[in-house]
Amino acid sequence: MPYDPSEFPPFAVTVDLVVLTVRRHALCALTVRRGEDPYQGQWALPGGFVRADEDLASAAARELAEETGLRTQDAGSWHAGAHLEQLATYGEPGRDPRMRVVSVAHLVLAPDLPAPTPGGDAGGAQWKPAGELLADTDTDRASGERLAFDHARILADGVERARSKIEYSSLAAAFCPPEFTVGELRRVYEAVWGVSLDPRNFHRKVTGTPGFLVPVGGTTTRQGGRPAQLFRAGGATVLNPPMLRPDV
Amino acid sequence: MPYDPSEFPPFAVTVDLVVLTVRRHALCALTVRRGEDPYQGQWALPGGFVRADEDLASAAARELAEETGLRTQDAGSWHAGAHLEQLATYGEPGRDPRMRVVSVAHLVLAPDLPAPTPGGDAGGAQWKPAGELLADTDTDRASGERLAFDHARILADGVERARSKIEYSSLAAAFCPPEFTVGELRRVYEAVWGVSLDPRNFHRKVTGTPGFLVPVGGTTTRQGGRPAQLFRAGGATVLNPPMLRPDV
DNA sequence: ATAATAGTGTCTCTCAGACACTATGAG
DNA sequence: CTCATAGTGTCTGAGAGACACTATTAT
Repeated sequence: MPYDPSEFPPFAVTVDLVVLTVRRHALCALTVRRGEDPYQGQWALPGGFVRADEDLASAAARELAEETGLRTQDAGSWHAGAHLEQLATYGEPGRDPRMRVVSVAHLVLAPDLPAPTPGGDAGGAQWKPAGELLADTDTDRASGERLAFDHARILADGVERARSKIEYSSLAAAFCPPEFTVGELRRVYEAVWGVSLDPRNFHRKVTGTPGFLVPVGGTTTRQGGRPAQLFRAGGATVLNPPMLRPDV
Repeated sequence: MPYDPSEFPPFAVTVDLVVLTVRRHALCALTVRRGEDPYQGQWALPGGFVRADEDLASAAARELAEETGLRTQDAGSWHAGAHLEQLATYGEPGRDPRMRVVSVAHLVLAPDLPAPTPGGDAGGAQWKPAGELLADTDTDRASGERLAFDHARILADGVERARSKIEYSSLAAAFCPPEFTVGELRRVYEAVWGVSLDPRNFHRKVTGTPGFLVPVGGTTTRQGGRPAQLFRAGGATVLNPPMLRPDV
């Protein structure tokens, strides 16, 4: 019999954040060091409790701002706004040893921040390569390097979501600054997918997809070589045809 | 500061189910009639509280079995097992007028059941065409036909998930009985997408996709016309290349 | 000059879509 | 016979991948 709220087990509800960016040609995730037990001293995903009067997405955006200073613009102006979406919910009974915690994980795709270590109120926050965080625990991972709770699983789900989403949506631009070149966008795809892409075919593909890229007029030479045209993200959210991941 | 469980707002956690099937060439969702306030007498999605020692997916499977008798086989033998996956989590503060309820919605894809009305302990359970349930509230929908709470939104998200998932996965077979014909599978695609597909191209495509269909030897004439080969779902979960939805 | 990246042109092969045609049942 | 569905063959056009070639900067 659904919905008899007079009697229900007590749950704590939190949001956890998988914040991804591309730094030095590698997909990186934001981690914070835990200051208390359990898992004291280990790295974990940022997150916190949902407040009594707060939407889930608002709680995620608030935690993100607290930890990184990043703002998310869900609607309208894109300027350096990170993309935020709900990822999945994790509620296995034993996942927090202290009590029953249901965590609604969110995925954030952010451009590379100027500050290497975001200044949050949490002790230490640090970008770490996703590949390192997800390396098999069977191999030589030191236990201090493994993520607390079930956060490795959550991170793996977030990375997989990001990998597949940039195939058929224009979200790869969320990893880029407001204005970017085709080469920078290609390096995002290469870092997230872990592959090499042909620069010429990639250029033809993305510039030929309507609504993906809007030329903004200027050029830049920050990558060296011939100056490249600058673009900003176009209005298209879904790419048709999609970008194709090699050798899948 | 994440994770200080000593002090947290009280939440109720429920699972809601979007159970979809294809009946008489239409995508249908399972609805139950509410016996109590709020929204008494209106239709709603099946669901219920997560128990204190219960996983989210287990709670969803339990509710599904209670309402429909359907079993889900997550691992191994497919036989008439419905597909169950987590859909999304809805936790807007005002979504249940009585208290703060966070609902983890799950999506179930099931073959057409022999019993038109599944016998659950809930009052009336009924398959209703998804198109009717999702018709614009601005038009001539009687208010008694609208789904309770935010369930119309949840259903819409579930339908959209199903529509996109059958593109790149073999999940359309979850709508079919254990053995089915290419024509029956095509009618699933046509019902879920709401389009017409060329039978000849569809046949060539699905039989040519490795791992999608496994011939099982027999033939059937239950659709009339020339006897059709029977297939069962193959081991492939992800389709490459994907099925293409027309005119997107 | 060389090295590096940006961008265009062209070829080929695969595949989606359109549709003619044959096969095999029910009435 | 007609009608319905199953299944195959063939053509065409779009596009992905491979790669030759040119363009424009820095050193």
